[in-house]
Amino acid sequence: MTVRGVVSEVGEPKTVSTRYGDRELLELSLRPDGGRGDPVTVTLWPKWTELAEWIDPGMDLLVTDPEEEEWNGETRYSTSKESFVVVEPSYLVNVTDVRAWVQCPRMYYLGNLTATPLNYPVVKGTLVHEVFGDLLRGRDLDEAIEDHVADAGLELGLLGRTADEVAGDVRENARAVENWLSQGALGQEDDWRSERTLIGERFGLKGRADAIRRGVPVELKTGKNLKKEPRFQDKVQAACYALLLGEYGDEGRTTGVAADGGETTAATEPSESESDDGPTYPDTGTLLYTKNSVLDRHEETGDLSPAKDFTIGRGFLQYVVRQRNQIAATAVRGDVPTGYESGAKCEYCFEQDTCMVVAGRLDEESKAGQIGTPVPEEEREYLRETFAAIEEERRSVHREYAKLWEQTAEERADDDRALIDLEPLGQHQREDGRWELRAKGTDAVSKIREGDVVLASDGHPTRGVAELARVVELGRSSAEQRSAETSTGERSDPGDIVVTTDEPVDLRRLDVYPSEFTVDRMLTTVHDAVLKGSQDRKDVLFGRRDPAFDESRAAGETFIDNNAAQDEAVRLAVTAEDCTIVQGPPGTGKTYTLARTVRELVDRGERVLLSAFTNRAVDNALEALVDQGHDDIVRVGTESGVRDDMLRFRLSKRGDPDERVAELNGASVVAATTASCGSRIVQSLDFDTAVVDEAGQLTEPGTLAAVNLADRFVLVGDHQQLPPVVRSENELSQSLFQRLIEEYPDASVLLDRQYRMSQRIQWFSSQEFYDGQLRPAGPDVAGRRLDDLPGVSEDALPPELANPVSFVDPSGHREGNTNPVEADRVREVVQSYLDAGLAPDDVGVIAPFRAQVSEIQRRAPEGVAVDTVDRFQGSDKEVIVLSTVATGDLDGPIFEDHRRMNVALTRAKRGLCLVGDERALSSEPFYGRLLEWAR
DNA sequence: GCTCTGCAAAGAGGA
Repeated sequence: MTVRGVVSEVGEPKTVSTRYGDRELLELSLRPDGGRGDPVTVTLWPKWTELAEWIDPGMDLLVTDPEEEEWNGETRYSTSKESFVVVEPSYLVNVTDVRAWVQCPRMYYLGNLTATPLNYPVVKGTLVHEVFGDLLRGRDLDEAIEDHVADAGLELGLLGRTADEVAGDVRENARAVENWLSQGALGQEDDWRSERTLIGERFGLKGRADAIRRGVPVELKTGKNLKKEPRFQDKVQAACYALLLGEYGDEGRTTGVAADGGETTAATEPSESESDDGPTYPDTGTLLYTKNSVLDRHEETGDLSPAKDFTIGRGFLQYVVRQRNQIAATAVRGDVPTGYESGAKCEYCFEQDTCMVVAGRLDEESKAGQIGTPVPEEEREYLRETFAAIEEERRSVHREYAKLWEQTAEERADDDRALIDLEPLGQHQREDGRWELRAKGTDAVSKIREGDVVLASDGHPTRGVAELARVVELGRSSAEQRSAETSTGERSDPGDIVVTTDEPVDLRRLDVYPSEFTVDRMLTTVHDAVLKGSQDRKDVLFGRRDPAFDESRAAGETFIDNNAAQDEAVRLAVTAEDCTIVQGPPGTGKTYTLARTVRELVDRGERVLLSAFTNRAVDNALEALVDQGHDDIVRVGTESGVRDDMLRFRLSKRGDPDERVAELNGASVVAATTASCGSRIVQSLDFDTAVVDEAGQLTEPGTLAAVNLADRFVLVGDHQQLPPVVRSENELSQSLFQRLIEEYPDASVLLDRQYRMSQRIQWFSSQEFYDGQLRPAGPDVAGRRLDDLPGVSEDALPPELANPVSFVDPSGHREGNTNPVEADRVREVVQSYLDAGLAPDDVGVIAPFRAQVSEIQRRAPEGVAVDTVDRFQGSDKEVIVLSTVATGDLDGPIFEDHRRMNVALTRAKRGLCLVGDERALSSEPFYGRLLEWAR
């Protein structure tokens, strides 16, 4: 039994006499049903009364196991001995953040603000954890060590370590664990499982437990601890996992893996721990200190085991929840911790210097004190606003987590966030100890792609047996399948779905796993830009000085013949002291110009970082660079992210440390997505110039991730095309590209000659988005016709498609985000083009909604590309058919941003057909003008 | 009410 509601009133703590003596209490009013219900009174008893200083009206509060009493006909609640009070349960606090917070709240704050730099103890710690997991999965120790050390080759090289030295270090730590494991296995039957991802709805916690042994959380620490007790913060961490395991209610349901890697069975008995008394929590936790070797006996006990068990009582769990509450309340309020919240002693703290410097630069109150002078107020203001926007974005990610338990499987499948009702085809353990799970492929659409990290479960991602998994194969998409059917004439099955996990699961469902990765990186990037950025750079970013140019560096030189704007773009980039902004509308040779710029900079001896938001954009830019004869390139990225033909440049992180470092440092061009620019490896590099493509699609923090690493930068993009993708509506939705192009027109250039669209097609876009400045590069482009294509006859087209730009109204009806009648008509239109001689590959269909895309895909002839606007950006077709779906009116946010329409219309070279409802399109001036132009 | 790409995450330590 729980009470949950929005806090409407917080009373003053007061002391009352009870039969147990004087006790403090705090009265609150909660409005159930998300604030819509009638207020109920809840009395908090010690120690929950401390919440008085943490909570505000408007916050969401949950009280478990309350006592209920009637009071003048009104039901009142109060906390019982068993109760937990949870502030903002939907705010998912990381377990490691709770660990940091109990050491010192500012340590938690600084940890989120500053990225962990590359250092040996951390890399070694990670290696020992990986080897530990392998041991539990039955892998040979030496083999595991060799494998993981090799995997860390690049990082170890950057740290100046040799593989042998590190392997020795890791072996020393891992042996202690191995010995201890073998002792346990001799005595009794052990029930182990390795790393487990836990997401808790009730306590608003998430984290990854190193291991679970007979239901007890086990944490591995690669340090030494000769005291009798585990370190306090380590106990807190283990207790968090105990809370989560209790909530999952499956202490007895760990999958049994024998330590020798033998026969494995997934125990599936239903859990019985969720009894009338509510969940039960593990009452013990285990800490493994791997540096406690046989020689180091405990000072107090003489014990020589690396393992320390400790008791987890109800009171300790409640303490841990209170700490979690403080974090959630601080985050929701947007407060900056001072360090006074706890009794931490600054003089012993490793972070003391950082803490004081940050406090000094940002003029924050800090228990440790401040060093240095504050940065200008406008910069602090910028940080405050950006932090708030990023935290808002974080809340949106948390809402995605909440959907894991709020939505039914069917709802999630409809939302494209899950593949459900999969048919398991088996599981087998790979040589490295991890598991490969297989299920029958499905036609269902989802956001899940190969290479993604997902939750694999036997039915429910948080209530059933679930594992964090990586998608290896997703079977064939329905389109590919259909083409296989037509060519062989018989029905073929979609390929299997294959994922890898740490432990086996009956693979019945896959869920999108929301990640705070991007928001975490944004936070550290913005912080770096303000606190570590040079004065020169910040003067430009904060509008205190115009960007400077040294024209003598390119005097009398021509870089690109017969295109003055492109030539000017290269000239600006080459002569820039600070930055250059290049706006490249559709088809204007933006990528060519970018590659020419990179080549010129490299020829002048510069080291260049080439970046963009998407892997596709990075690889496109690289392709253009290779086409111009430059291939001294290193591509940083995941194997599944990098396009096949660019894999030859991909930097492997595995191998000999010195060789890997030499490869990274040797190349004049390093290419990576902006997300990868935030990685420890790329962060350890520096560049003369950063060139960022598709910069109009990047948030300011995203752009800064690349820009921070170089002395100068060039942003290439178009703010009249798609804006950044963010979940929340705030400062993050405007790109740095747009801000700078508006602020510094003299540092900018517009590529105004386009090589793609016929005059007729480009007209609307040019008028609406580029003040009429966008023009065809020459008469050949302007006069492009379908007739010019071999085998194509315009005369063969039906009259309504006879013009290069046409409009067709199929009189359909919007049903949700689809319009089946319109989809039928789109198919007919496409068929007409094919009948007129166009190759399927030359025709593209664009729709605003993914639902309509799949509706059309089902009908479209083989080989015709059908996709959303967003996914069509950057490519083109001879003919584009655009399905607008809406009927009656243009209700919906997707129609509000006209830039999306700009992208859709400008994919076409010679033919464009608008398929939609006349009435809907006439309902809004912009679309009205579009309609007039099209018919 | 939409569009959607990136990312393993958690990893050490002292008086």
